Parts: sequence; C-alpha cells; structure tokens
Amino acid sequence: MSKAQDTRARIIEQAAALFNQQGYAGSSMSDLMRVTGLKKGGIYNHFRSKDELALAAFDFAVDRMQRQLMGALQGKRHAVDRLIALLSVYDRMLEAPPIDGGCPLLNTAVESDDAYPALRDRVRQAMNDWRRLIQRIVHRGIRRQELDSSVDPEKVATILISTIEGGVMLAKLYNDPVYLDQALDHLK
Amino acid sequence: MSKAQDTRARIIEQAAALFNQQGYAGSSMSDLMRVTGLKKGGIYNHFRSKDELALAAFDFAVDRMQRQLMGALQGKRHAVDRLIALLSVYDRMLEAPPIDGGCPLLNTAVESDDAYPALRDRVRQAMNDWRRLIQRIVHRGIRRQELDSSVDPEKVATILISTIEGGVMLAKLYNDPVYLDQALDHLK
DNA sequence: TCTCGGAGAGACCGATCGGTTTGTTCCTAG
DNA sequence: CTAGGAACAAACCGATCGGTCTCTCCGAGA
Repeated sequence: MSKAQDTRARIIEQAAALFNQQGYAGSSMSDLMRVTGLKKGGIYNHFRSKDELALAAFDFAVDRMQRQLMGALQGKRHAVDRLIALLSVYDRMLEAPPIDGGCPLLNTAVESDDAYPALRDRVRQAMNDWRRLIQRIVHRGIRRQELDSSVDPEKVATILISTIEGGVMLAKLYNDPVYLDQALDHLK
Repeated sequence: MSKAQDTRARIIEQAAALFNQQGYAGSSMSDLMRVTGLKKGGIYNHFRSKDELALAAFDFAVDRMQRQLMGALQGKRHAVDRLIALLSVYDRMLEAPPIDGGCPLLNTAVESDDAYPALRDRVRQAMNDWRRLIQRIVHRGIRRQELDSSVDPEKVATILISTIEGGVMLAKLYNDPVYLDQALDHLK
C-alpha cells in the first residue's frame, strides 16, 4: 500500500471512531485534525469535504462490523447456533468494540433519520444487508427443519435487531453491560 | 400565565421538537430563532445559554411522554392490559407523535452518552422513571397472581424498552411503521 | 393618563466553523 | 543523483457559531 493510501486509511479509521462517539454534527474539522495528527491541508488532500469523509468513515465502520459478524458464523452450521453467534458479537462489543462509541448503525440511524438523507440512505443499505443475513439464516433453518416453519424470517430479523440495538442503547446510557446481557439472554 | 411565562413555554416546546429532530449539536441558535420567530435577544432573555434551553426542552419532552404513558394506563387494571397499554402509546407515536422526531429518550441517549454528561444524566433519570413504572406494574401483577411469579420485573423492563426503542429506530430509519408494529406484536 | 419595568429587536463581539490556496518537504522513478 | 509530482503544513477566507449589550417599545398598574 502506498503512503497516500495508508494515510487515507488511517484518517478514515480515526474519523470513524470520532464520528461514532461525537456524531457527525458534533465533530468538527479541528477535532479531526486532533485525532489524526494532520493539518487541514493534509486531510483535504484525501477528501473533498467533511461529508465525503463521513460517508467513507461510515462505510468503514459498517465493513468492520460485518467482518465481525461473518467471523462469528465460521464453523457454525445449525441455524440456532448461527443466530446465537450473531448475538455473541454484540455481547463482546462493549468490552472490545470494533469501533469505539457503540453500534455505528444505531448511532448513525438516529442522527441521520431526520436531517442527513445521504447518510440515512447508507444506513438503510447497511441495515438491509444485516436483515438479509438474518433472514437467510432463518430461511435455511426452516428448509433444514432446524426451525419451525411458522417462523417468519422478516419478523425474526426485526425483533433481533430491535432488541439488540435497544439493549446497546441502554448499556451505553448506563455504561453497564447488564442491560445488553438481559436483552441478549431473552433472545436466546 | 404571564406573557413572559407564555413565551418561555413556547420557546421550550418549539426547541424540543427541533432538538429531537436535528439533535443538540445539529441545532444552532439561528435554527432556534427561525422556529421560534424570535431574535437572539428574545431567546436569551429567557435562558442563560443554549445548554440550559436544551435541558429545559428535554425535560419538557420527557414530561409530555410521561403524560401520554400515564394517560394510557387510565382504566386499565390488569397487569397485562397495563403493559399492552404502554405499547399502544408507541404504536401511535409515529402517526401522531407527542414530539416530532421520534422518542426523545432514544435520540438524546444516543447523542449524549459519549459527549454530553449533563444531558446524559437527565436521560438516565428519565429512563429510571420509565423502568420503575414497568417494574411496579409487573411487581403488582405478580402479587395479584396476574403474572407468573418467575417473571423478573427488571428483565421485563429491559426487554420491553430495548425492543420498543429498537423498533422506533428501525421505523424512523425506513420511515415505515411496520418495523415498530412487528416489534410491538412480538412483545404482546 | 402617565410611567416605568420588562420583553424583545438588532447591532456587535471574538472564536470557530468548513473550505481554499500557497508554499515547502519528502519520496520515488528514471 | 536528480527531477518532478505527491503529501502535508500553514496562512488565509467568508460565514456562522454561541453569547452580550444597548436601545426601543409596549402594556400593565398607579
């Protein structure tokens, strides 16, 4: 990787953590200069605007989350095991987070839904991916008779995601993982 | 009510809606001037700072939510009916919201948890109130043998709130109430 | 009817916002 | 070893940020 690509990647990674904690509107270019150790010229050499950097940073955060989810599925074949494996990713998220500041989908969804259409559309896409992953697992579980055929894959996706993200919100609010654990236990 | 108190109340109500949609960092004093129709002097005559206004606006939003919840409990005596009545408040929230922009607890929790300690503490207090309300209903339901004694009031509070708030997030993200409906149906 | 205090307007403040431009330094391909 | 372009620093830009201050004007109480 060339020096430029390396610097660009570094900026994105550090920006992703900053945006995920302070939000997009809550993070200034001065903040970004501080966390990256670069001056303004150094950052704007790689990105045309703060918006463009924000989108790149969000994509990075989502990609890292997806890798974690995919990694957790390795070696798990039974549908129930696979769903539980997804929960375990969030179980570990507070102590060893892939990105500081909680789940980027939750944070960005809440900040963008009324005010930042471009960002909101990216969140929708990422959320669709996550829903489809769950739906495929359920669907295949039904076909293999590991799950009852009355189970609705779409509803399972909604309920799993709702409860997980709500639990993350509570755990972050109280700075106590017990709330997320209670939510995850219930899902199991 | 005096003119001053009336104006102050108007500012708070309009600021609450703005903050709930754009977030605290995402709302400027110019935005507040626009939605209130007042100039800067008119607003700062009633509040010492943007922070103070934000706290007052959050308190207002929480108070309005609590009134809705209390109102829904009127006439409902069975524990299960009372819990379902709470869900119905959120069922109606997207079409006829008490405050535009979704649930203020969710929005403010997500924005404040890493960056605004004063605001975060208020959210914790409000969330405690809500948890205690649910816990009291469950506790009383167990005592009256309307609920199984194995039910854990704290867990019920966590699971209800997590799923509701997660459902609100999805519904707002997709601008489609079906996701919240699926979550609420599951809780019933 | 007069007055006087508070409500609000509007000009103003320094700081910081996102973004641009102009240098300078560093790395690398020839 | 050198030439040239990429990478970054630093000064600068107008706009806007949150906040202050002064002045005007309106309405309620004497």
